[in-house]
Amino acid sequence: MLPDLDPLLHSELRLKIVSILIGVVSAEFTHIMETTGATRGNISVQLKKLEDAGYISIKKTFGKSYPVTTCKITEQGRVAFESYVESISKYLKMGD
Amino acid sequence: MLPDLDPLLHSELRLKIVSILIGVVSAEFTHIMETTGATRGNISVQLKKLEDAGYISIKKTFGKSYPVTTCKITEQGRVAFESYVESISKYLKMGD
DNA sequence: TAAACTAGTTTACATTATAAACTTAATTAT
DNA sequence: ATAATTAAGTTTATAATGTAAACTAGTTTA
Repeated sequence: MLPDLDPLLHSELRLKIVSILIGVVSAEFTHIMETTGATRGNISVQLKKLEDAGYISIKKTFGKSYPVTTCKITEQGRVAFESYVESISKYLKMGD
Repeated sequence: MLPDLDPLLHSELRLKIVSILIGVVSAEFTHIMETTGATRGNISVQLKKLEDAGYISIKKTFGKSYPVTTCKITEQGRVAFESYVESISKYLKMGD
């Protein structure tokens, strides 16, 4: 009846991350950290999971003095997010 | 920026349960089990958590031959659900 | 009365999320 | 020049959560 929810997206922090990335071209690790309020460790782990799933791409460069990790949502990630939105909408009694 | 999500509702199975209960006067344990596809044990645990939180009320009666557990959403549960919907909508880029 | 069924709970295990501790490198102070 | 501090991330250990297997209690049927 109610569709299953993609467990990768149905996680508060990962959903926050993807929700941020959906609206921008790309975002840096630090920006994600600041806007989510999560710890570095937690962000790091969740970014890797999203990357492993192919939902985001991560590019590591070296800025002025420190490493800079830049994240971008992939097409696959965008599709997965849209599908998640559609699924959970049914739980929320929207779009029926 | 993005609001935190009520961890009690942000759980696939519990959200399924509440989503079912939101739309009906009451529902029996067995009905919840059938429509969610979850195991009895899992349902039992999650119902108790929702009850402990005051989100649902549980009434145990004895039907023809077997015990019957009837669940109902409470006013508190309804409010919490509505608040959850509002919060997660922001993640989903709805209602902005 | 013993086997099989119904409804539900408890408990033990598996998965997941989180944060503390660690690594590496650059900057600042002494 | 080197010791302390700060920045950006990663690893790993712990805490929390979800799930299902095993168990309890009562009922029907053979």
